[in-house]
Amino acid sequence: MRTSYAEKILKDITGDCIAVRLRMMDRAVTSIYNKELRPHGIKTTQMNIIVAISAFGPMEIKPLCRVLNMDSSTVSRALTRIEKKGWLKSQPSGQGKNLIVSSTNEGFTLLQRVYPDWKKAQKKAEELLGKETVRVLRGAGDKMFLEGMTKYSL
Amino acid sequence: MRTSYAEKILKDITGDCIAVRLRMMDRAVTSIYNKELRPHGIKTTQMNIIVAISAFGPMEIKPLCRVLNMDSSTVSRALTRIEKKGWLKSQPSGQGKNLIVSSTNEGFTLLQRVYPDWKKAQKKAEELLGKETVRVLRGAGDKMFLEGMTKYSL
DNA sequence: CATAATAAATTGCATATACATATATCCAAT
DNA sequence: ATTGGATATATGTATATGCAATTTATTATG
Repeated sequence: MRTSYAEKILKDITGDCIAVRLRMMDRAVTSIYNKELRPHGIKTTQMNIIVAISAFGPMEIKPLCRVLNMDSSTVSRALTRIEKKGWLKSQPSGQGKNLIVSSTNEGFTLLQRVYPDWKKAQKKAEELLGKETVRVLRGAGDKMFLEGMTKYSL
Repeated sequence: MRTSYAEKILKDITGDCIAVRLRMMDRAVTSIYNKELRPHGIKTTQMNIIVAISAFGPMEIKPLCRVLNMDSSTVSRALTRIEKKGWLKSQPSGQGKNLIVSSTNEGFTLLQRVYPDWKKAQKKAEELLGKETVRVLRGAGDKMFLEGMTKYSL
């Protein structure tokens, strides 16, 4: 059943597919960070959310989703867990169903505790990927962040 | 409280973190592929597994995990779903608990049906990321992929 | 031969992810 | 004022993910 057309397809996909490479890389890198963060009882996704809120100041969920390119349902559930730990808090904004999510002292102290281990993870990730890859990745990530991903996300 | 040290940490992480950028990118790209693959009732991860098995031929789960850089429990569960759909099959290898996973005709025909839509996704992903990023990503991904293969010397 | 060490695959658990749908709230048109 | 959008958030369902512990089968060792 393996025609030469099937062979061509397989060669094309294995040789070119961006998705599989990006996912492999993401699994490898996320794993590095999660291992370093583990003693602090937090993982990459939650840390990213806390950092975003802490850096940009109190904001609603929708903009947060846009910044991180995450689905609102994913963020909603993550926030439930993060708030239960006391690292963030949210309150009605007065506008419709909207919430304002903001950082807490516990959140700030967590970041300070985590910081050295985050640094270690950064170093390991850079070693794994190589300087060139990291540079390009950073550029593309920043571009994505700046442009907002509205046309592709959702 | 937000000391200048906390400010420095936030600036450092938001400005440099590789994990958050890679994850953002992965969510965006995976989303592109999943949207195109949706009519075929399959998603990126499962497709990657089927392609790997089809391209390299029958293999055990452990090497498959190494090649794709996935945890064996993740693969185990994915295989259950894929086999239920008839796209792959597995049988005892005769060596301990080991299984040999191999492709099926249904799997091959699926890949042929999916191929044009995978192409579309590729194109969209390239447009999103830009040629330079794709090139570097591909290089880094291939390196990681090769390491996974050589470690198990298939 | 029995048992311990080993190794692969699976299962339990928790989080991450996103689509579809439901809910809640405001605002505009009637 | 009531109804009908419009929007933000939450919930239902299913897959993806990985660590820890368990099962299963082989092999080594006493």
